[in-house]
Amino acid sequence: MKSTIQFSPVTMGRASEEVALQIEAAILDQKIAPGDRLPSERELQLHFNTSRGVIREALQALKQKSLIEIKKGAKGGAYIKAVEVSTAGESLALFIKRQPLAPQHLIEFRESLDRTITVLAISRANEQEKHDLLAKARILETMLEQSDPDMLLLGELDRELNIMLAKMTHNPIFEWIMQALQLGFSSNDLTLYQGMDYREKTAENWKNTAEAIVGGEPLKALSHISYHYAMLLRLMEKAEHPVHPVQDGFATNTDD
Amino acid sequence: MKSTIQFSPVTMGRASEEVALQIEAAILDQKIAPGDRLPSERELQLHFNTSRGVIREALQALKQKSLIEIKKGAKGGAYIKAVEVSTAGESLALFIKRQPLAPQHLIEFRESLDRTITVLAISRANEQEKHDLLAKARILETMLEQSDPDMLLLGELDRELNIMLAKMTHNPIFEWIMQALQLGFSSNDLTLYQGMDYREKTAENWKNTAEAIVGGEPLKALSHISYHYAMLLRLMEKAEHPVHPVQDGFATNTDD
DNA sequence: ACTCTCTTTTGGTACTACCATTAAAAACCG
DNA sequence: CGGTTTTTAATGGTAGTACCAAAAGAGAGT
Repeated sequence: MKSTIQFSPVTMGRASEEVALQIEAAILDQKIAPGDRLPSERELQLHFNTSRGVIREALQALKQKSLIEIKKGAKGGAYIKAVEVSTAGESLALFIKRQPLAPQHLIEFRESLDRTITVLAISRANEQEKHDLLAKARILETMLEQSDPDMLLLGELDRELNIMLAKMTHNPIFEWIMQALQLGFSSNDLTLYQGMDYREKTAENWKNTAEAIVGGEPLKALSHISYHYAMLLRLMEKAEHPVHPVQDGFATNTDD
Repeated sequence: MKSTIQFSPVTMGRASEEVALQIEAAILDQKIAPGDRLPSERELQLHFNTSRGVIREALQALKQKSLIEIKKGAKGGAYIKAVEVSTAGESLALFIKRQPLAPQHLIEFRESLDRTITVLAISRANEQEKHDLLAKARILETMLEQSDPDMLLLGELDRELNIMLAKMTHNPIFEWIMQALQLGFSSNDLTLYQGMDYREKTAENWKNTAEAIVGGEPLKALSHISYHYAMLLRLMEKAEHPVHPVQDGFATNTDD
């Protein structure tokens, strides 16, 4: 007859959750600093008086929350991670991915966000940041002049520009939202970049916007943003209702 | 080190992650609908030709992402969860706990969000929604006239007003962001509501804003919002640099 | 029909053994 | 002595088995 007695310190309900909670609390209370290493699984197993599987599941949970990072091999183990904005962003991105979204809603939101961010960036960013933004915008433009641009690279550059701009607000919340959006909607944008028309105008717009920001001209910057999203909306509508989209005197070459 | 964009080379050697990714993909592609049940761990074990521990760790990861929910017992197992905003909110809350945000950042963001939402709400909301908003704002005001208001209820009402306003944009993204913020920052707000001063002015402001929205007066509404957040900023600064430790002489029953 | 018990399914825990990777120590050799 | 290679030990990752605990349904008994 085995001893079926549970004399453990962590016997309630799901042991793995209990372990995870205790470690998480230690991290949140800064009893363990980022960069520190947790004891090995086998040590924790003894410490919590439980099985290794339980420890592993607990660590797995903490890893999912981006609280720790797990390395293998000697000197491996669970290392406390530093906080990053992208962590919170990923979860929002996952949420967004599961929702079927009308493109108009996305565009509307992004435009409003861009406008707010731009105004803040103009008044907050330092010269270095502004310079970097303009430089990157020009790189984007240059890349588009090539006959066979790398789509993925373009998309990435666009993302980086957006995030760079968000950073310039010096407010991490905007950065967080922007990162989440970029993560969640990246696939959406890639299809857009297929259109030569969109690519060229986007690049030009980025350059114009960046220049307006560097020059400290918010109204000008906002005007470029409005133009950009107006164009985007038109393209969306054209894609959904491929009917003769001559709205104004806007010359669009529609040889897709 | 020049890099074309590398999507993660799918970290080989981690079977549990591979399993988790496959299931996650199936969920995201809606090959499995919310409410459906995944095969039991023992079945999955056979299907993926791996050990049960691997399966369990994969499921644990999906559970952390709030993609599935695990029940035990007969007819137990992993059930696909419906998507909910609170997921993103929780993750934001965790993010905030680890990296405390400056209140100014939060206030700044909320003000910009409120302004955008308000303008949209005025032009989009129908009469019914506007009426409901005003009604709820008045309830908030009424509650504050009582001598001993229920703090938790007040906070809840404030949250509902915010979300109701966000809904009125008829753009789900604003609603999600607002919900996530409400969840993530709820603890933050509660302390604010402790101040009598804040409570009264907030309630009055809500009423004014709601009336301006009903009346279709965006500028007036924005003005009230500006006033509200300006006041909030002042209170914050006062709280951080307490000139007088006096509590505004408001009576609190501290013995509950 | 109703209640109670039993059985089956299924997640949760424990334990063991072995593999793969990694960093550090030891051995090697010029 | 100095650099290189090999060995070793620490540690996460996987496999497999056994058993426990909860939950739902089937079946027995009234």
